[in-house]
Amino acid sequence: MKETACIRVFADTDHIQHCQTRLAHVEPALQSLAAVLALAGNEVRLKILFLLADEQQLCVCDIADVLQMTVSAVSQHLRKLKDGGVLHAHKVGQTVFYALSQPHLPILQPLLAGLSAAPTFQPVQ
Amino acid sequence: MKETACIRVFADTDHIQHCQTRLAHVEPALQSLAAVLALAGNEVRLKILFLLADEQQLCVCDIADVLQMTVSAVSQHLRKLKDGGVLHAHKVGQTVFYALSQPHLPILQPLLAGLSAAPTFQPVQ
DNA sequence: CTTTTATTTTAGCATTTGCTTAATTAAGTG
DNA sequence: CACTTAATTAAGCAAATGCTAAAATAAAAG
Repeated sequence: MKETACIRVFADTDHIQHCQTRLAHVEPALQSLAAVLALAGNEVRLKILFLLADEQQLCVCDIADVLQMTVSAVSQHLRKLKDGGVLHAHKVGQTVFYALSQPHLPILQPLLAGLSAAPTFQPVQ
Repeated sequence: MKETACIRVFADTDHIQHCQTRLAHVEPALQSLAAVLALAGNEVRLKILFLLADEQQLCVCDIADVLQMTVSAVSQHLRKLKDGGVLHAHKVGQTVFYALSQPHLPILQPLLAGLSAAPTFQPVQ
């Protein structure tokens, strides 16, 4: 359903197929990773993750105060993070505390740690 | 400009402010990281990054063939990745080869390497 | 039981995203 | 030069995103 193929002499079909099988092998893991990165690839959510890495747990209200955002807006971000398995919540009275969840910690921890490491300078490019 | 503050006895202003200064310190690095993760947090783009980690360099045409996508669609993804400093391009004749770029490699390399590591099973909760 | 507090959920809306299709730019080739 | 070929760009559009404002839950407290 695609006639995109170049007529180039190099770039044989073997090479293409090798790449495709290689991709197929990691497909599920890659999908999962993409989902986590998509969640973390939002400034507000990354801030939330960073804060939780620091503070162990925070309630919605606290996070809203820190980020100077609506409780509603924060709550919606927290929901996404929870649905993505990045956070988990536990309720104490009427207060809901959120904390980083195990599953994707091996991926997120290093990224968050890297932030505290080099706070002042950032050699981008 | 926000009256969200809870009346809770705990969760003092000091704590909130501590979090805010903590965030302020990493703000630039966090912004930069969020941008990279947003780029990588797309399945198609993550596949491209994974392929390039494997193959050193690929032309637009090859990638389009491997991913079974339009050259145009792929080109637009490549543009984003290049603009984000994740990839760089070099032209040979009329062919443009893309390759992973240095700046954000320390962030991406481990993520991509992790994919090849555990190909078959993925213990996501 | 009514009221307050913490949070979630819903609806609406402006932006952004990612694709398709078509046109455009470059670099060869005959 | 006209004619492919590789890639980019532009326009259009459906779907996803992230917010606001308002309504709905839920747990205390009076």
